[in-house]
Amino acid sequence: MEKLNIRINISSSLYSKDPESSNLGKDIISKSIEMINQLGFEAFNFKKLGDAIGSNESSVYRYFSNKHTLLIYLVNWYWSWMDYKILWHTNNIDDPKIKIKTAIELLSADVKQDSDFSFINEVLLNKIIIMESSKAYHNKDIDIENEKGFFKTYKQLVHRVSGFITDYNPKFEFPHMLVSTVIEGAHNQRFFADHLPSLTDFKEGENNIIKFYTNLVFNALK
Amino acid sequence: MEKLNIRINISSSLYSKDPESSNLGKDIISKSIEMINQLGFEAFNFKKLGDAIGSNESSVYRYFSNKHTLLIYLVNWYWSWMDYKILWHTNNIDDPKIKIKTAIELLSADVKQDSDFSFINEVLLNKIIIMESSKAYHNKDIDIENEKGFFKTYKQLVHRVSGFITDYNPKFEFPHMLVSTVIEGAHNQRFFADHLPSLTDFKEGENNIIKFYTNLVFNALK
DNA sequence: TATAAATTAATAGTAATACTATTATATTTG
DNA sequence: CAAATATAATAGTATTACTATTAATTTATA
Repeated sequence: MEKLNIRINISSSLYSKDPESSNLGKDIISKSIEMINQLGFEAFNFKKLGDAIGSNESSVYRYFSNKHTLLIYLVNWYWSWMDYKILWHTNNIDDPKIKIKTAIELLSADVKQDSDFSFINEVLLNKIIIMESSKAYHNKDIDIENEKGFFKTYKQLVHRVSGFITDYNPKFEFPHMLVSTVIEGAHNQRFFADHLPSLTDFKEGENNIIKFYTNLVFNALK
Repeated sequence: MEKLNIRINISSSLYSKDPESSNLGKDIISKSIEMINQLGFEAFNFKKLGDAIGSNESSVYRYFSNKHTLLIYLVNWYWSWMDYKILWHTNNIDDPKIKIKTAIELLSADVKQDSDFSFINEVLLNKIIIMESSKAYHNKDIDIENEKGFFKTYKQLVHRVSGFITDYNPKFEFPHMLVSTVIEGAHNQRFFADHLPSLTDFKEGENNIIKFYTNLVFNALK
């Protein structure tokens, strides 16, 4: 994409103080992406983050009330960004087949750095989504947090792509299942490829994951 | 299934002292299944478990070195049990199409109590698998734990069903991806149906999840 | 049945974590 | 320049995830 003067809008319910409103806030976001990647979400905490950005624990707490809400923020940023990418690449295209193909590719490809959004490293953020995002919703508070809109951008993305599916084949009964299966599945396959390779058929250099999910979707929609 | 004199074999690397070797050990397993369900994995701990079984923390630690390894034990029990169920229901059947259909049904159906294994509540254990099992492998130690055989039974099950797929269509390139997509996907859909229903097309009373994955698989294999 | 061996219970203690509260010091803004 | 706001520094607390020690109980065996 070319350089654009835009930014991903994040609902104010997802932070205590907007991290985009100060340099400290931006440091919190970009350093936390690095550290969650390096340490894993469990070993990551606000004390270590404060130290790493030359600030301290209590300052971080003024932006996010705990590390779980910071993860929710990152996850929402990611899905908003992905939704925007899908929109951008399918805009003005009429053929729903091409739209679906494009969406699957964007959702299951290896993520490359996107220069549009300077203080976020999308490559590392994608790794966090693959490794840690299930922790954002696999917890006892999911229903309360869902009501607060914590999963809104993810649902929005699934609806967007489900719409492409319905445009292509209005009779298909399970568009949401198909889309959420592809999104979660593609992430799982990348995770398995790295850590439990016998659960996948991934081969380095080949775009097997994209190929598999593209075939899966179009065979299902026949 | 009829009453059988069998038990699920669990590798001794998955515990410090075999919980099946004593009443305390069996209490630990059955009560932990209840409590993880009730409290969620994060709020569950060995102090609460000890209290609940009329014993104490340090006794539990003699069976499992921490709550993570207890979860690994439960997950392995579940997948061994599921593998056994699939074998049982496909044994002596030659038609690979029926074998695949049976496996998908067992993997994506709502779990019912199985009287064969008395001190384990499979219904609750299935809920734990859906809600908590991703935490068993989404952590920084996965590669070390994989080497120790922590995910062996899951891989064995995926291989078993992949074998059915290859029997049915030897030319299909991605049997493991297909099987792991179905297993993880079916669990996700049940989770979404309960908590994020707009991500699925599940309707109470209809077997949509089974229907969706059965169609998905056979369309992919055509 | 006595004794040893093993298991379990009870108690106490520790380092780390996930915060909260308070006050001091910068920085920004009107 | 003063007031408002943001940040840093320090200290403190409740909980967690363990470990260590000793006492009590159960089980195995000579």
